[in-house]
Amino acid sequence: MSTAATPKLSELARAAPPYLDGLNPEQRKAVETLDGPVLMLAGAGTGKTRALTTRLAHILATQRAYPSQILAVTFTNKAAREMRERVGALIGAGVEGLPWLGTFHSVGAQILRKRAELVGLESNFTILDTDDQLRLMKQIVQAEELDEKRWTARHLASLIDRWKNRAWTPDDVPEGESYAFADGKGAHLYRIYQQRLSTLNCVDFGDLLLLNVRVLRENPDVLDEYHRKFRYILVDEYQDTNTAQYLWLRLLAQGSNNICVVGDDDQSIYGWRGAEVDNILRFEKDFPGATVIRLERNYRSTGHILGAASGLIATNKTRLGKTLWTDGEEGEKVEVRGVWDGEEEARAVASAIENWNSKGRKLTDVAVLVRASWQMRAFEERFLQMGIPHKVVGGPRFYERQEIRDAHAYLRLVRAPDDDLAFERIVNTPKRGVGDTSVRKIAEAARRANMSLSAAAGLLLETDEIKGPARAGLKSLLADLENWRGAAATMRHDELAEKVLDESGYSAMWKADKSAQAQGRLENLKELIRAMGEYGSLEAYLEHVALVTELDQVTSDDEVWLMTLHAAKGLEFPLVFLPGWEETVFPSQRSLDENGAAGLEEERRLAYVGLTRARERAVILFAANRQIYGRWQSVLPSRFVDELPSEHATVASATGYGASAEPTFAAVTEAGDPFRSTYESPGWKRFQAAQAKGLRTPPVIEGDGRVIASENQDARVTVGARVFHQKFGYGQVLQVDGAKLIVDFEHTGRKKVLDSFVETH
DNA sequence: TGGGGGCACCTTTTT
DNA sequence: GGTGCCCCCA
Repeated sequence: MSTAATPKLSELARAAPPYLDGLNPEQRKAVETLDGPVLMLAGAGTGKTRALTTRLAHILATQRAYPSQILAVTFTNKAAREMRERVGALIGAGVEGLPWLGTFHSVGAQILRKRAELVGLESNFTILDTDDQLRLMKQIVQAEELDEKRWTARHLASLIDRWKNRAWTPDDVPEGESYAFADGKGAHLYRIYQQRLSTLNCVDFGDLLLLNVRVLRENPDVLDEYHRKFRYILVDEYQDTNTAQYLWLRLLAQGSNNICVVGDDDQSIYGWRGAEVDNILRFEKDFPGATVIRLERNYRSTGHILGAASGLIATNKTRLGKTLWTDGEEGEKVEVRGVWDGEEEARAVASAIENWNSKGRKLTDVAVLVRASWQMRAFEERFLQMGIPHKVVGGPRFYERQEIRDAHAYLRLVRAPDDDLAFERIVNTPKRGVGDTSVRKIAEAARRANMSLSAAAGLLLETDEIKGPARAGLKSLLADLENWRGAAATMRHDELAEKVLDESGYSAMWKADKSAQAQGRLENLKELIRAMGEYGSLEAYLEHVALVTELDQVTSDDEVWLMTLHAAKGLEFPLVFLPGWEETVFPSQRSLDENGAAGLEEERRLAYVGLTRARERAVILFAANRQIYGRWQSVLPSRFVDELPSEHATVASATGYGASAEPTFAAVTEAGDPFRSTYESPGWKRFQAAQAKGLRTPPVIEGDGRVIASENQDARVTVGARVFHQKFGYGQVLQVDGAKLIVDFEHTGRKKVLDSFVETH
């Protein structure tokens, strides 16, 4: 948070208030209803951010509160930043001094650092990233001697996360829930985990809120202080709050009873991480006398896009229901396009983008929104091939990359010698001969003497328990650390980082690596040092990276946006592509499996969010075949395609699937009738079932004067057919056994059992 | 101790 | 297709 001086109210008052101009009556009401709780139900594209930021500006401009008396929380750093900028633009300078505008987690961390002692922490506690969390859990699972395969650390982590989202401490976990892990040991492991965190002076993400709630509940004087402090509370994306966030807000809002929340139940897409749509549905009960304001006038999309989106979301049963309207143009109908496979999908999108671009429209007006990040790769490859500039938003996270985490671990260890997680991470990276056996010895010694790993390592070196290369490696590491700690006192932290990476041999390790990624990793390390320079101290930098997942990249370049649907929330684009609308992909099979009807509704909201990002034009695509985990599968169009009202959506490619002439994957039968085969793959069965139901299906492709049964692995092949496999080359089918093929490969001279195969050129 | 080969499992979305 | 894990050998 900024430390800039708080502006004088008189300065703010002088700012002219033309900011109210151009607001519609509902928005204006949302800005000017300042005497009690307000619930703003704001549909997509109805100007809710504008209403919210204007409200904040209005409070300041009318001198109702000092900037430091306003608590404004968002979910993402991006949203917080945007709010700050927009308030600044509305009323001029002074917003730097909004110290309590931030994400739930950053504000939570801010409060917790001040009150850490109340929950048994020191104020310089470390915020763990998910990687550290998993290591810790793994250790705990191991220590409890559980079957690590059956009860994975990942599983435990997600359970504990869920419990924390619900604001449950280990004592609150109901017995039934506890049985979700290791036959009833769930709560026990949760308790051990919390003890470990506390010993290490660490918190995880969930703690930032959960411990806040504890502080406020258990210390009336502290709560009272914040009651007096926060005269106005503003909350963005209220439909995404989880129970812990809700309790936190409710505690804080008891003081002024002046809380304004904005949200849209139709855009609740974070149920999987604990969001409770109920929070928004219940708001009027929680805050009696609340004013409810509905923003239903959409300023963003054309009539057809809005109509298609509204028609789709109307299928959902659990919703408050809104009627969005626009008096803008009807525009074009939403275009639905069937393609053969993922590659054709990427080709189709790329050429449509070129077409758009050739008409003088900007690339930065175009977004490709996918359900899951693995879908991005096909687009990236195609864009690269065609030279279409693009940016991937929320791709592999900078601060979560291995090399960045390793570098952080070194720095954490320089700063705090007893950071065991950091020690463990880098003790043998780069390799210095300290293997598992040595690490285990150190850990045992540490446990016996109740000290940190690095202290125990120091002690062990005075005995002869560790010998050979391990001894030398450990010795030089400890000496280096001491040396760096000395240097830290006088050096700038970014220079120190460079020194550490150099002298530890870490940079050298990647320089010696000749693989393609190593170069990128070195560049990332350089970028890291550059980024560190932007912060005043190592502490400030580390706090930033713990709470922010992205490196700020302010690219105003003319580039196509490529991102997930989740990442696209809050954004808008003239042209939006929505690929992968196929059953199992979107709606995601996993979501359906895990959450049934509720999961499906959330998927549908995601589709709604996607469509409503578009201003002028939306194109939906679905493929007939898709490669998932490297396996080809026949897939059916998403049910969402059928739910689009036909008066607002149209199937654009008359040929449906297979419009492209480029061959993809195929089983070519050399001789005989391909349909005589007994090979029945799951995909082939789905294909037949779809045909029986009269659904559109992939065509049977003809080529080279012969019938190719189908253009994917789900072709039917006969014994004796010559087939081609991407990895093993050409071979001959020896035997067909249910869904498996036994193939004799020419190059390797080996027989192989396959359940996925074959490709022609 | 470390590296290579074989193998199971897998991936939604994120502060 | 990619990764992480286990086992075996130098």
